[in-house]
Amino acid sequence: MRVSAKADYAVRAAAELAAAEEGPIKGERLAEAQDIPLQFLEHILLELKHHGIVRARRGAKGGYWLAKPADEVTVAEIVRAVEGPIAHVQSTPPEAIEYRGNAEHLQEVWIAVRASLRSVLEEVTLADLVSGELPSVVTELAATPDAWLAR
Amino acid sequence: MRVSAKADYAVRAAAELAAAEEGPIKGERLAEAQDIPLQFLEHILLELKHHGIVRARRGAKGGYWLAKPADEVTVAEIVRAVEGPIAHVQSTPPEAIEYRGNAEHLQEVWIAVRASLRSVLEEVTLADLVSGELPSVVTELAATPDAWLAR
DNA sequence: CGCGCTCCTGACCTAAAAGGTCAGGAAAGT
DNA sequence: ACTTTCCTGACCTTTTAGGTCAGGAGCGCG
Repeated sequence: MRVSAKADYAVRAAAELAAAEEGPIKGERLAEAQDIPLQFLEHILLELKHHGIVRARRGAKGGYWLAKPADEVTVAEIVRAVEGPIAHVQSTPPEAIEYRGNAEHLQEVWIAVRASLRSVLEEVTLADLVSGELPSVVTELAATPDAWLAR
Repeated sequence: MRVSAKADYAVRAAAELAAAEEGPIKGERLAEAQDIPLQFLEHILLELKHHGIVRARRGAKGGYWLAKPADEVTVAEIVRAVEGPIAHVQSTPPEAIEYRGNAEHLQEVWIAVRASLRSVLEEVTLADLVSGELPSVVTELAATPDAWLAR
């Protein structure tokens, strides 16, 4: 139940792309802006490209840009592109697991876990992220007093 | 963003303990009931014991039982016991990360992610799991049509 | 054309985690 | 004493995390 560095990096780089108005942005600039190891970042950007989230051009004046408008790219897409499916259990989707005995209803719990993750990640777009005007589901969750406390 | 086998096993074993009315339950019975490798399970149970979730006695008539009533043990506790803190980013808690530039608001998103996970995992108790009467937050999430679909 | 720039790709690396197994020791009961 | 069951640490294999390195391929410009 953790967020990998890769996913974090990917979203941050994508946010920089979303904020950029002028043409393609070099990997190097993204790496500097977000303090991400350049060569690692380029692998990540490549994955994003393969998933149709980002486009790129080489050569002088080359760089990366979003394949879609920033308000049509969700954080969920980016996380899936680099981490794979969200909230799998033992590497299989929760709806495909058969629970026995007294754990039968655990399936519904994992389904709910996934649904709740989706309800956040699929609502937040890069445009939201850059503008700081986050969807109400996020602001409401982040506004609860305990949300910022460790456990 | 995935649930480990260990966490899944831990919750399932705990559910069996929660359902048991009679005295201590042997590790072997738990392993059989939930189809979990015995020796692996005993390591897990030991961790649960160290976290004060389970108690145990050795010898004939020995076994494991819950340290607290089943309606006071949440799934969140069990997951934390075996997986560590929920929804850490790059192995650090989201409230401790400083985001720069256009990714500044990503922190609130990860905080919301954690809060939403907690809102499910901390509400579900072992008693709920065994009885099948899950909290409304779970049933409502699991009732949304897309919740059972892969993505 | 040639040359530099930047992305693209695969191979490689180290450390840690996931998911277990094995062997033996220590307590509890009978 | 002896069996039963938990307890513990060491060990194992495979995968993942988090990178680095070397070189190739396409793009733009003089």
